Amino acid sequence: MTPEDFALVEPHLQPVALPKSKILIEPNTPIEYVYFPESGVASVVALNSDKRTVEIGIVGWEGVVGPSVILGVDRTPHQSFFQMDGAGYRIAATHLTQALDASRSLHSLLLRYIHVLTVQTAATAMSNGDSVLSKRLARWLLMCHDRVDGDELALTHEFLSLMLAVRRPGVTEAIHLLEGSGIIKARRANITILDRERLEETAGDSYGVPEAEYERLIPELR
Amino acid sequence: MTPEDFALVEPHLQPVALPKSKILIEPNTPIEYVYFPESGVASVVALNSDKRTVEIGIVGWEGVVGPSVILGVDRTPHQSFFQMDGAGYRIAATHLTQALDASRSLHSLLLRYIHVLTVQTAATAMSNGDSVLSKRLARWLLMCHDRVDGDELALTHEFLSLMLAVRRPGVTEAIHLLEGSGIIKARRANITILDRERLEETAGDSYGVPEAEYERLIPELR
DNA sequence: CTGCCATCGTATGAAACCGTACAGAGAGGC
DNA sequence: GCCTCTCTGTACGGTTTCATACGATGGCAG
Repeated sequence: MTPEDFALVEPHLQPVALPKSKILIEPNTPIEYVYFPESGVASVVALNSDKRTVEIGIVGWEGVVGPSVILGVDRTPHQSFFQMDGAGYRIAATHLTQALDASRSLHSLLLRYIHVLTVQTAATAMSNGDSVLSKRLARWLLMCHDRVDGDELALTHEFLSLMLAVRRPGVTEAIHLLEGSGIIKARRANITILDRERLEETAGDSYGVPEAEYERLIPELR
Repeated sequence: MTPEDFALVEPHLQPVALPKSKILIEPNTPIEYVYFPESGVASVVALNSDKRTVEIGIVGWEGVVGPSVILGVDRTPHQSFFQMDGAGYRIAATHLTQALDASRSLHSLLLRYIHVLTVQTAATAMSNGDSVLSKRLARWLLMCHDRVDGDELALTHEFLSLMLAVRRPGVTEAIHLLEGSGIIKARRANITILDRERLEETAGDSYGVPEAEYERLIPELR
């Protein structure tokens, strides 16, 4: 991001704490603020009428929560919430819209990020079509690992089952599979990545395409 | 679309035939033309390294093939091809980009369509997570029905199995299920929708969310 | 009419996942 | 130390899909 573009938004940025399970975007409700996480991880989910959630995207320091605003849309059917403690900045949707109108380069940068998000969602669709759970789990752990410091992820099986839209014991089994190969170490409410390379092998090509698009298109978000 | 915006792109529109299985966008290749179908249906698919395809979007007269250009991105990892004969217009990516730079309202309209596409892809991800094939098939048939004239769809089981990323006999079984309830009539390489209402019931809430977003955000594309 | 090829129907055993239930193991409060 | 709550491990039968194979059928070409 150029210094000029940053100067455009900087006065409107408000630092915010982003604790676990804080809801950032409510579905079908006008979006007040757009969030730029500095740390932690957010999830974007679609909700069934049965209140069952399916994760469709994951966002960390590299991205933006509330991207619909960048597209000029005031609300979205999806929900966004924080799943791992962090902090960051927020900006009022109206201020961001003004900044986008003022700077073509800023708009362009954020639109390229939208493209990356689209590719990520498509990869999620592909991954969900593939029924092997351990593969989907591997992909999810990798995406999470990309967005945190260190190799430890504070996650329960219950939470993973919600994200992957499978039953909880299924997650337990899949974790044992990865743990049995020495790829991860599982402790109570905690998973440690031991061998990232083999985790990527396990995920196969369900992981990597969106990440490559990000590298190609986003020089440095800030 | 306002007459002024239409005047901006009109000189650059070229009519094109869009026969079945014509590839419109090659993956990871600079996009030369963006397509506006008038009839027929296009599919956007992601490709595995195994060459297996998973459909992530479907586009007809209501939309645009090659939306990445609208986001200022020159290529995409996805492939787009025509799956049912039709016709439409194309415009060189460079000309469209110029028109977008010239008209904020045109850009805004197309960005809102991008949002709808994103929601559609998310719905695909959700639908794929749900394992019941007949439900996924119902959703797919509905989306196709929305984009063609009449109630007949020229489709083979083989093709559907590629789109839904399942095996071909699975499609046969799912079709029999719907046919047994009198919802559709299946003939060789042809499916006729008999009872759209019950088809929507079968699809459940995997169908409808993107369609509602379209209604809400796109007054009339042309 | 006959042959051919795309398309569809069906079978079979294996694998993955589902919903549910319940017992065992950490971790913190008191 | 002990209680309680959350989290994890395991079990069960049932359902759905998987991969693969092969036979039947429809429709067009010659």
